[in-house]
Amino acid sequence: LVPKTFSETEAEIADIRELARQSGVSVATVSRVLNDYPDVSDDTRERVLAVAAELDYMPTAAARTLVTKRSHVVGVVLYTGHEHPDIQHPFFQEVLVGLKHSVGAQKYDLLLFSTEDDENGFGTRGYLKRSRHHHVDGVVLMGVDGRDPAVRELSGSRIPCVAVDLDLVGPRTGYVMSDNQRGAELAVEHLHELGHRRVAHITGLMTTKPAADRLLGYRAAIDRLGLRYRDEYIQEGDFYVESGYQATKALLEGPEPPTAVFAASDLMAVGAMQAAHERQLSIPDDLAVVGFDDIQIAPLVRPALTTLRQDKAGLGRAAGEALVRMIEDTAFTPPILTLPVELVVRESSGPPMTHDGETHDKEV
Amino acid sequence: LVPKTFSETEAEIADIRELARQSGVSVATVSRVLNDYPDVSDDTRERVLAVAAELDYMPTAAARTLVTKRSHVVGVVLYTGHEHPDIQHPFFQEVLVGLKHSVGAQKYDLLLFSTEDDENGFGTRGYLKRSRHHHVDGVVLMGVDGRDPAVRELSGSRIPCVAVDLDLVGPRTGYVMSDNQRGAELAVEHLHELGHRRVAHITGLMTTKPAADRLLGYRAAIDRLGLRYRDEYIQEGDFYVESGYQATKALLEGPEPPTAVFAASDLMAVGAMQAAHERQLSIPDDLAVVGFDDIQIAPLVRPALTTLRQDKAGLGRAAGEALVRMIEDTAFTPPILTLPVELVVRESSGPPMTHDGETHDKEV
DNA sequence: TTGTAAGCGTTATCAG
DNA sequence: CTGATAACGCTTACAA
Repeated sequence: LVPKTFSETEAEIADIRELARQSGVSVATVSRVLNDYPDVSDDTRERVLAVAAELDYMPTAAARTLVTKRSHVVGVVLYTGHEHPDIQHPFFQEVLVGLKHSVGAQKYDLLLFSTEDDENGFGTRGYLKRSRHHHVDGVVLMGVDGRDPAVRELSGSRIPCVAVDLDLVGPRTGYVMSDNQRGAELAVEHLHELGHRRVAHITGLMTTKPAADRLLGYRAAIDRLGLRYRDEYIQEGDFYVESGYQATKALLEGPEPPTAVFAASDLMAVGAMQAAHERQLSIPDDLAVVGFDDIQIAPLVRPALTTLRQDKAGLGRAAGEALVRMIEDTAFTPPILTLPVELVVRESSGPPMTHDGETHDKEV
Repeated sequence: LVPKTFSETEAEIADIRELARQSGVSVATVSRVLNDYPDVSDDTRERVLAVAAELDYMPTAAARTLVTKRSHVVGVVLYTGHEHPDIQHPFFQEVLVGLKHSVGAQKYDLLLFSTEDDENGFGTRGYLKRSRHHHVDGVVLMGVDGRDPAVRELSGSRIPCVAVDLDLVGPRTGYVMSDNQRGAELAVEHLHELGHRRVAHITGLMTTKPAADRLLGYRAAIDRLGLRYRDEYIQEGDFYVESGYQATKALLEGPEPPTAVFAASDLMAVGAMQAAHERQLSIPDDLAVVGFDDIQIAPLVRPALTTLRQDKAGLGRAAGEALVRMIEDTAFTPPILTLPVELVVRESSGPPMTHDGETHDKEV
């Protein structure tokens, strides 16, 4: 029971050896206790645990990782470059919360890779390299471009990956996504039910899967409902406000402007409202607007935005759960998950003004 | 030059020993090259670097951390509990971006401690313990309560810490914060200049320093401008929408309702606008509203919100830079930084309606 | 049920 | 300028 040197005025940080000494057992036994091995006598276990608590002992992750090859850390690749200078898309923030909660519950922490446009030193952005460097047990990818070679390198590796809103697959890579197509259909159906026949669509960034799926859903609904599909009712946006604004201006300048517009994001829907407002059009009377996402601001804008709610936290949670399963069970196949979306009707959608509400359209 | 066994079909992950072998030098020398030691011959250096590049070598962080006691990882404590069920305050998200960029530029990564209400296993929420576990070189704290014992334990330790929007100090702990008092003064001055004499204030959560400072600034400006301070013009909120809504309802019910309200957050300002709207009051004519933060939605609500812009990314950046300095220079004193705020005039503030605009007030 | 000892992949301290 | 070799704090056969 020789006390260790108390040279420092601050408390020494206890070591597993120190713990062993004070418990009167070997480090191996301490390790067994700490890792819940069954073959330890209750007596010993209790004693070690007591000393551990007293010393406020906590194992060093680095040492453990080094030998076990597991870090209990999940990497997060989340693009936060300068593409959209002031704005982060609010979507991912909420996903992150869900993710954090679900992996946290399983005792994993999140490592945010600081990955901007420009290389910050070693290599450009070697996601795989960095994942190995930190020995992360798995990775969640969000807001990145699936065509990026660095992304493909990672998704092609044996490190478990889950992408959010991105159709990435690989030997150990799956993804979670909202039911974007169905969501778009719901949007169009809703507008159709209200009496709209001239429904335009502002797409998201067309290099992304969600944008493509929403356009698909839009078309499918248009066809199924017997509405006429018109090329000039499609405007390409990029998910952000400004593009929605420009797209709507263009739509409104046409010879036969739409009475309703379905934007593939709430941000673009807000832009659409601004454009309408600028032309003295009232919403929803002159122009009905439906968004997608149901971000925080959706109920706060005036008029409150009708939109398709994505279960953002749910996406994060699903991603986290899937990832942990993949990590802990090598046999578990990378899943592809689709989460339902929900139409939330607020004030920005209503019937078209009567004079063009009814039947002068060519239904089937 | 005996090649290592290529037993696996997948590429082997090169080790520093492998690197040494293929370079024809010892691991020590390789280490020297990799860590930019000066005492290596250019010849050797080049050779090693070449092989390293070819093998796509990347050192294992865990091993390095174990021996150097430095992880090049910064911990982030960001409360994301269930207090405000669906919402994250948008403020911190933007701070996080700035933080990520600044520490990323210095080659640090961010470890998000998954810290909810409930304990997720080991101990409740031992921030210090977990910081040591992961060997983080420093910690940034946001959205936490400074009175939390776990927080105090961390800020009292020798681990470098920087708090954001929280007046935390300690041997190695400093903080960054906006000039909240000045911001509040600017808000009141702005309203006063517009002709308002009955200016109310909805405070933030009064257990926080920013809320206290904003109230201080409000009072200071009220006094300096010779306006009458009235207790009934002060309503306590909690930074979120609902509290702003309730506070404004209460204010509007008084015998002599204010013509302007300064809310300590944009979210509460939005709540204020809703309350006004509900009473058929038009903004800014019947009620001028000024917020604080300039979050993303501020320019998007109708009318667009006048507010005090905090340099959110700047706060994150400042926190990151200060932290890294503290990490790399033990002698560097924990700084207390105050960043300026800027009045952004939009549509929600204007002169009061003429009938009570002018002079029936007791100016000095 | 427990102890001994060999690593895990690096860096750091010595000699040479 | 370079090479052995001992840590770093922990887990894990292998023995006892």
